[in-house]
Amino acid sequence: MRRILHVDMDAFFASIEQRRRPELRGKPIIVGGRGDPESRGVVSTASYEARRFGVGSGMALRTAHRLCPACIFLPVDYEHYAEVSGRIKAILHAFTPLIEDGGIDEAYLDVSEEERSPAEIAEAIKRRIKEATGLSCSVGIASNKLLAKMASDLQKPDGLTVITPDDVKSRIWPLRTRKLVGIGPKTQSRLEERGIRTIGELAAVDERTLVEWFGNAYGRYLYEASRGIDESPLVTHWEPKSHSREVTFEADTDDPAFVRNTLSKLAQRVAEEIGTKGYRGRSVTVKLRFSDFETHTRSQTLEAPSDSPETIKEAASDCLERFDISKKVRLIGVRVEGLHKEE
DNA sequence: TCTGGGGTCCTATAGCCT
DNA sequence: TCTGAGGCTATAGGACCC
Repeated sequence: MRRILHVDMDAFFASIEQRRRPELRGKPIIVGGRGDPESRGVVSTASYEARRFGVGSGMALRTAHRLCPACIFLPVDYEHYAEVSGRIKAILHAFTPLIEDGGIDEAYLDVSEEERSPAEIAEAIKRRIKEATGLSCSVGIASNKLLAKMASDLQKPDGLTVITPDDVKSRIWPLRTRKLVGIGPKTQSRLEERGIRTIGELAAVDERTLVEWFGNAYGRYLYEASRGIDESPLVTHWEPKSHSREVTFEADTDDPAFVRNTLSKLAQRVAEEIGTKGYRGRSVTVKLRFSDFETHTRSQTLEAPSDSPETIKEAASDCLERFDISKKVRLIGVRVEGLHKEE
């Protein structure tokens, strides 16, 4: 049986801000957007003090401000958080090279071949991260990634939770379906329409039925995941498949020149960024979101993979021409897909 | 009234080819 | 030549993750 650790930083962005600005410690703070509760943006991370007011990730900053007028709003300083993240990942690499990066604030470690027990390793990791950064994390230990991740979520903050296959019935099945990795708000409500509210109730549905309801790949995934089954390996190295930049306008716009100009800048930026990293892309996609939040895309395959700003801007501009723009535009974005490293 | 930005993966459909 | 089955690619949209 494998031994997998999931390390998840507690309220990462907010905790970093409270570390570097001691006057913020113990206060309700919200990190998101440009840090202005009057402008468009969402909450990236709320400190535990702010969560008591009902503020949570993904919430509009304006809504968070209404719930908690006393909260302190800070802009996202992504570069700084990435630097802290890098130091934490370096610490983890000292324990094993078998690491899957799970984003800026989490990672999976396969410690199956280590001499020390997973719990000893987890304790040591928590101690080292605390010493080096002053930050706390929660660690889940299980026989696969799925259960390790759910375990790390069971006791937060500063938790250390072990889940064995025998624990699935008692500790996973009572949870709401939304807690299962891969179930978002849409699937949760589709399940509730059928009277399924807990992971245990989901596990009672046979595989054929789930495939009928949700299609082949997702139906099978739900069948296995609800039972705590997950054979997926750790992915220790991966190459990007796409790269994109998008902006939401501070106010919806119907100025075509402004939209075209913004698109050109985004395309220029995406081209430079992939080129700098030595990639070329095969296709270009333009995304528009209108004032009613309807989102549409148009894409075009290039004659040959490219990182040329001119080529990518031209393709993006052609895509934009194919839209019927009769509503105000809220967001515009450019994505380059099919990335390959040039020789 | 609100609903960011940067990704991944899956599904459906349509066209083309064998 | 017609018809159909599949495979493959391009395109558009949707759900989910941090």
